[in-house]
Amino acid sequence: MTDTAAGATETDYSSTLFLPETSFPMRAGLPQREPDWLKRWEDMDIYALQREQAKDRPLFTLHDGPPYANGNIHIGHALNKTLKDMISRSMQMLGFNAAYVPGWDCHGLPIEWKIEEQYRAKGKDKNDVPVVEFRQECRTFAEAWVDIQREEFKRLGVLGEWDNPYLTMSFDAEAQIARELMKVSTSGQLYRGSKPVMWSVVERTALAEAEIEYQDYESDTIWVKFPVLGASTSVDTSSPSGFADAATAIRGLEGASVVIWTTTPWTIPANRAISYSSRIAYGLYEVTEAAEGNWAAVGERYVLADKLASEVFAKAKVTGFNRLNDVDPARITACAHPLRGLGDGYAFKVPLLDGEHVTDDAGTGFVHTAPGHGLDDFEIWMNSGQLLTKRGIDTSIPYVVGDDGFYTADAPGLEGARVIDDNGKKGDANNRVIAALAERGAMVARGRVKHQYPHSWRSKKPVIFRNTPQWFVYMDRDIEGAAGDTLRHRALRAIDATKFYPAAGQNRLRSMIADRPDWVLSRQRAWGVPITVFVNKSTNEILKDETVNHRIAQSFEEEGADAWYKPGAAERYLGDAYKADDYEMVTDVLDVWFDSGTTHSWVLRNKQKWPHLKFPASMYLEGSDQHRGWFHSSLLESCATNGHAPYDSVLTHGFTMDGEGRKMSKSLGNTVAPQDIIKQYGADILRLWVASSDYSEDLRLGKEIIQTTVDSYRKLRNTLRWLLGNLAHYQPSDAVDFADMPELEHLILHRLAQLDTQVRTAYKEYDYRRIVTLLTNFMNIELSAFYFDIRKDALYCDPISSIKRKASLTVLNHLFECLTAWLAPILVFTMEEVWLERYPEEGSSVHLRLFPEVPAEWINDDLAAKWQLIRAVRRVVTGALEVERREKRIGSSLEAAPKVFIADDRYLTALKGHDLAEIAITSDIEIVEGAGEGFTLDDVPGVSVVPAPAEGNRCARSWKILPEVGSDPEFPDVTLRDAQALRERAAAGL
RNA sequence: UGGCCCGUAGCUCAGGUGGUUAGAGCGCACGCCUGAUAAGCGUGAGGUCGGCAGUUCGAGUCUGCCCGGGCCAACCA
Repeated sequence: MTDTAAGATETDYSSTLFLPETSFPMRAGLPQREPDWLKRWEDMDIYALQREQAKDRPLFTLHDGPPYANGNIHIGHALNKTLKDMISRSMQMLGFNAAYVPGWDCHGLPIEWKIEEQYRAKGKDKNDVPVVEFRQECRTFAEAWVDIQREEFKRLGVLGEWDNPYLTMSFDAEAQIARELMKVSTSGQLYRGSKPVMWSVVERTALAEAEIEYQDYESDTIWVKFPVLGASTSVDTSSPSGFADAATAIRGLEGASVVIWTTTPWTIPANRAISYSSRIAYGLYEVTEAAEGNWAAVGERYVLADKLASEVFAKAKVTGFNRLNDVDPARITACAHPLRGLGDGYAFKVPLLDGEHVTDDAGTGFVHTAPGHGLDDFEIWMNSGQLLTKRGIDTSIPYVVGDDGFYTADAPGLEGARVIDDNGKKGDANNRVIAALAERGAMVARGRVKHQYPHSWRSKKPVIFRNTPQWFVYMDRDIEGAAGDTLRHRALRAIDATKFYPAAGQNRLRSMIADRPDWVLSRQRAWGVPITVFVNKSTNEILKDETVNHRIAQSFEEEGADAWYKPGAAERYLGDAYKADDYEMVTDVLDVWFDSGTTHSWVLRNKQKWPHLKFPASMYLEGSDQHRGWFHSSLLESCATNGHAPYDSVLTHGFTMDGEGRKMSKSLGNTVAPQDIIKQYGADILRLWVASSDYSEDLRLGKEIIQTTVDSYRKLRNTLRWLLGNLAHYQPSDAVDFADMPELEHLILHRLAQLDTQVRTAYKEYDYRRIVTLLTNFMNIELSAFYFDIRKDALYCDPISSIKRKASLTVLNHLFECLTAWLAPILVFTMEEVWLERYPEEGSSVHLRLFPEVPAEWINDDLAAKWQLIRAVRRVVTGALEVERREKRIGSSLEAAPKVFIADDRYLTALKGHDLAEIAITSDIEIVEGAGEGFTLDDVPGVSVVPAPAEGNRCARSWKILPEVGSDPEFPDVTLRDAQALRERAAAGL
C-alpha cells in the first residue's frame, strides 16, 4: 500500500498543470444577462447581417401566422414563436436564406368589444359615434398591443424583422384584402344567401356567442298538428306519393297529424320542415276520450314518439287514447303547414327530415324546423338541399322577422305582429300565432316553460335567432365555368400536394374541407375590411367593374378601409358610369379569417417590402386549432385566387397543458406565464423546454418539468464550460493533423461526424427533441463520463510538446465548433455566451455561422466497432474497482493496478497498442492472455478482472501510483512523464 | 353528442413491418473524488407499457370496448 502519510508533505504542483481556465460562470444568471445579448444583436443588426450574408442562398420562407393583437402573450404564443425561431435559425444555419417576418391580426370582434367596453364605462353609446371614429379607436388599441407583444416576442430570443412586420390593418394590407375579395366576387364565387344569427332586437345588431349570456326566461310552449299530406310504401322519399296509390300500406295515416312541440311559437310561420329521428320509435295514436271542445278532440289521430305519447296526451287534457300501429316517419312524404291558407300563404309542403339532433327526451319526438331561426334547423335544411330540390321543394329560407322584430311579408296574415319590442319585452307575435293556429284547429295544447334563454350581455334583454342576409363563397360551384373545378375540389387537391408535420394533420384538414359548408364571409360589424361590393337594386346582381374596383383599392391604399365609410363613398367609387341610387353598397365587414387568409398575397408577394420571402411559403406553422383557422382559410383563399395552396408544408404543434396534462385555465389557477419563467430562469430554459418536448402532441409544463429542464441545462452548460477552460490553452498553431492523432481522438471525431449527419437530418425534419437527446447523451456519456475523464490526465499533466495533449485540444476545438453551432438555434443566448467567451470580437456571433462542414475522413465504423469492445473491457474494470471501493480498499481508481484476464481474441486484438490503464484511469494494468478468476460481467464473456493495489509511490503531480516515481533525481516525487513536463515548462520559461 | 389526436419508470422521451429478462438521459438513493467543486466519476433502486376483452404459439406493438386527457364543431382568434 502507498504510504498515505507522504501525502501530507506532498508538493503542490497544481500551478504547473494545464488546468481549465475560464471566467465563464457555472451559474448562468440568464434572466439578468439575456437582455444584454439582445441589445448586442440589435446594435449589430444581426437580422440584416444574416440577410446580407445569405442573399444568394435559396429562400426558406416560414410564413408567420398572425397572432391577435390584444393582451399579453401566453405560453401558447411562446411555444409557437420559439418553434418558428428554431426553424428559421436552423434553416439559416443549414444554408438557406431563412427570413422571418412576423405579423399581427388586427381587425375583429374582440378589439371592437374592448373599445365598446371602454365606452360603456364612460356611459357612451357606440351607435352615437361615427364609424370612422370608432374604427380609429380600434386601430389605436391594436397598435398598442402590437408594440407590447413585439417586445415580449423579442424577449424570447426570437429573431425576425421586428421593425418591419406585417399588419392586417395597414393600408396596403386593407387594400389588398379588398382586392382579393373582389377577385372572388368578379370570378363569380361570391353570392348573397342567408343564415340565422343571434340577433338583438333592442340593439338592432348581430351578436357573437361571447356576447350572449344565458338567463332564466319564461317561454310559451305549444303542441301543434301538421296534417299528413301523403305517405309512400317505399322509404325512397324521393318519389312522393299521395294516399290514392299507397293507402293500403300506410294504414291510418290519412287524416292523421304529426305533432310537434316548440318553445318559440313565433317561429311557426318560418317552419319549413319537421325533423324526426330514425333511432326513435313512433306510433299512430287515436284520441278516444276528451272533454267536449278540447283542442285534441275524440277521433283525431296523431303520430308521436312512443316514449312521449302519454306525456303529450296529459298536456292535451286527453283522458283516453289508443295506440293503433307503428309508424315509420320516413314514409311520410309531406305534411301541410298548420297555417295553410292564412293570408293566402303557407301552401308549401312540409317535408320530414331525419336529424341527428332529434331526441325523445322532451316534446313529441318531432322537431319543428324553421331553418331561419335555429342553427340545427339551418344545418339540416342546408344539408338536405339536394333531396329537397329533387322533391320539388323550394329551399330558400324566408325572412320572417325583420331587424326590428316585426313580422315581414314572408309571414302572410301576421304582418305587424312583433316578436320582441324595443324594450326587450315579448311582443304579440306568440299570441297571434297561437290564435291563428287554434282557429284552424291546429293546436293540441299550450303551456309555459321556464328555461335558460340567450340574452344580450349588454342590454340583458332576450335575443332571437333570425335569418339574416350574408355573403358566402361557393364551395361546389365550377370556378369560371371549368367543369368540376370547384373550390372544394381545388382545396382537396392542394392538400394532397402539401407535406404535413405530423402526417395526421393532412387527414384532419382534408375531412374539414370535405365536409364544410359554403364559407360565410360577412359579419355585421364595424372593425374590419368591408365587403367592397355594390349590388344592383333591381337585378340583385353584384357589380363587376374593374374601374370601380380599382378606385376602391386605390382609396384603401391611401386612406385605409375607412374610405368605404366616408360620406359620398358610393358616388366616389361608382363615378359617372353608374347612379349611386341604383346600387346597394354593402356595409358588412369581412370575416377576419378572410383577412389573415390573404396574407400570402400581400406579404409573400410583396417583393418591395420583403425581398427575402417567397410564394408559396415553404411552411405555415401553427397550433393544431388552426386546421379550422388559418391553414384552412389561407388554403381556401389561395385556391380561390391562385388555384393552389399558399404553402408547401404545414407543421402543427399541440397545446400546452399543466404538469398533469390538464388544460391551463385562469379559473383552475394552473397557468404558467412565459414572462414568469423568463424572469425566474431565463428564455433559454423556456426554449430548451420547447426543444425537449414532443410538440406534435400536447405539451406539459409545470414546476417539476421546469426543474428537469433547468437540470439538463446545467449539465450542458458545465460541459461547455470545461471545454472552454481547456481551450484556453489551445492555439490554432497547436492543431494536430488528423493522421497524427491517437485512436481515441479518431473515435470522438467519428462520433462527431455521425452526429453531424444525425443533427442535420433532425433539423431538416424539425425534430428538436431528437437533437437534444442526441447531444445531451453524447455530452454526458461519451464526453463527460468517458473522453474528458480519460483525457484529463494528458490535458492537465502532459508536457507542452505532447502530441496526445495537442491532439486532444484539437478535438476539443472541433467539439466546440460543432456543439455551439448545433445548439445555437435552441439555446440562442447561451451559445452566444459560449461563443463570445472565445471570440469576443466586435461583429462576432455564433448566429452568423453555418453548421460546420465535417470531413468525410472522420467516419470510421470499424474503429467505432473496435472501441465498443475496448469499452466493454473498461466496464469490467470499473465494475471490479467498484467492488474494491465498496470494501474500502480503494478510493480513487488511480489507487488500483488490476490484472485483466482475457480469453477472447476479439478483445485482445482490439486492445493491441492501447494503454488500458489510461482508458480505465488506473495507475497501471496488467493484461494476461487466457482465462482467469475474478470479477466478470455477463455481457462481456472471456474477460475477468482481479483487482490489485497500484505499486510504488504516488506522483505528487499526476497522482498516479507507479514504481518509477522517485527514479528521476531532479524530480523524485513525480513520474518520468511529469518530470519531463516540468523540464519543458522550465525551458519555456514558465 | 360528432370529427381528429394522445395516454411507456418521479420528469422528458426511445421503442420500423407483433418475437428473448421493455430502453436512454435527467432526477432519486448510496459510494468515490476534491486539479470541471453550488462541479466531476461510479453503482443501484424505480414500469400491471391507462384499463378490460379479443386475434395470435407470442402484443407496449393488431382489433373492439371502456376510462382519462386535448383540439375542433362561434359574427373568438
